[in-house]
Amino acid sequence: MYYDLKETDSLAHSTAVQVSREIGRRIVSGNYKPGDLIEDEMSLSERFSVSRSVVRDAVKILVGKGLLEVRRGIGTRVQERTKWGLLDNDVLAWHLSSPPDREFLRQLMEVRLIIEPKAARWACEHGRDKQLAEIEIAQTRMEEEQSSIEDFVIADALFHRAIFRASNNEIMRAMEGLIFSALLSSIRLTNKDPRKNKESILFHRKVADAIIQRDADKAEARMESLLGDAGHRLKKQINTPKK
Amino acid sequence: MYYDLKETDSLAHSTAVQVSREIGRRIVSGNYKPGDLIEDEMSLSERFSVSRSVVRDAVKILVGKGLLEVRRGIGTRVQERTKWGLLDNDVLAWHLSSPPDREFLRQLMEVRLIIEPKAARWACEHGRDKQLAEIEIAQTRMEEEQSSIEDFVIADALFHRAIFRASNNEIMRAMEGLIFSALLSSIRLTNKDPRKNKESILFHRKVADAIIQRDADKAEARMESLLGDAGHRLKKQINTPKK
DNA sequence: ATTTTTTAAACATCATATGATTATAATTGT
DNA sequence: ACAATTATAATCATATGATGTTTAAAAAAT
Repeated sequence: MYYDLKETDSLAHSTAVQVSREIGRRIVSGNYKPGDLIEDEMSLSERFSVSRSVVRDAVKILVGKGLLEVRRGIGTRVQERTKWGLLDNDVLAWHLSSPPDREFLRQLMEVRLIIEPKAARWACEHGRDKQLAEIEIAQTRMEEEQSSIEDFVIADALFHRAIFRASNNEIMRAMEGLIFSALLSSIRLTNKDPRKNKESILFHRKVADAIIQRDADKAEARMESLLGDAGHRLKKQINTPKK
Repeated sequence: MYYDLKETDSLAHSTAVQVSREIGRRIVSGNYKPGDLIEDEMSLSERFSVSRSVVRDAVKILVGKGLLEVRRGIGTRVQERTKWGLLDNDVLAWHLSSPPDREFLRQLMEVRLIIEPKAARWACEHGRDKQLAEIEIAQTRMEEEQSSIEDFVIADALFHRAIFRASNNEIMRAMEGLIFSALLSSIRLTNKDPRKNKESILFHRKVADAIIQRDADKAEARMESLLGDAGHRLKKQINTPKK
């Protein structure tokens, strides 16, 4: 419930989108399980106090994201996880309002570890000056952010996002959502104040510097270190059951 | 119009999904441009000979994929490309019914080149025996396929998909659609009979063997060669304007 | 026990009406 | 003339009710 940034910002107001978010969260959080039939349109419209039209709009959104399958005469059922559009920004965001899933997070980090170093490289090779400046801005903001944990993590995410954007690869850009999901999940899971970790900020500084200097090799290597370090600390935290 | 595999297979019948595909294609193919207002619900419902409800369902699907933004009082406008869920399987598939975009394809290959070698590695490390068997099956099918170009390319795609699946990483799996899009686009662009390329089949054979033997290092390296080779030939083709 | 028929549940589509929001045009005040 | 205000038309949002189609399951017939 805490971290509720982005998501389909356009139209975050419309009731249909709200309902789709509500249902989407229940699906992602395992409240509705794959294969399950969810309630019929009438029940849903009563439960959310909206008309059937709204329910249908909401369901259509989720069908588009691969979370639901509707068959007339049968009902609406939750798709198998393999059908889900896991890279959809909303779907990723919904993961944040569910109990953090360690295995999912591990896989997320695994992918980040191969994606982001290349993003850093491409930022050096194809990034426009203005885009690199954005990276520096995000870095500074992260170094200076002391007010809240949340703001710090968001600054962190913006840093990584700036790199994705500077890579000037559309496919890469489409993965931006991964970062927010991974970072916020990781914070919630480890429950540690990331501002305390001066070492991490140093890692970021080094990456930023390399990119600004357009030293692709260095940037790639340093991003690997950064993520490797984060992943390592994360793993330690995770494998040590908190209580 | 040729290559029309997968897409939201569930419910490919419902009119709403058909209409969403039609509009989606127009957007992806640049027929409707980002920032443009598309026709209002009434006109669309007349154009497609369906009711407004169906149009609204269709539009909702596209809103969910980030292609459209609806604002009451204004209309429905096409989102900026950066908002698109480019990794959505439908969106990728719609690219296939548009004139191939060289730059998009280049970026796709760029990403494949960093993703797939790791997928091959993880297949070795985490793949279940049955999943590896699937890879071998796909490989055999590719070697034996001689009937049509299309079938051959599909066999090729299934080979790569089998590897993604064997990686047992959900995020990775969610990228399956990339393969189909990349392979089919590439064929349409170069307009060359891939069956003729015995060398390519050999590359695939080597990758498959390495994975079956669960030799992660070899698998990763060989997948790099495979994609590097493909990318290289593709580049040559592309940069040589046909006619 | 098997096949056929009927029925009820559920979604698909259509049609219509009303409310809310927005941009634009018309009006008014100065 | 210019600015501020107001009215209007366009467009989507939501609600409601009716009818059609599909499916699964119950009932009936053989």
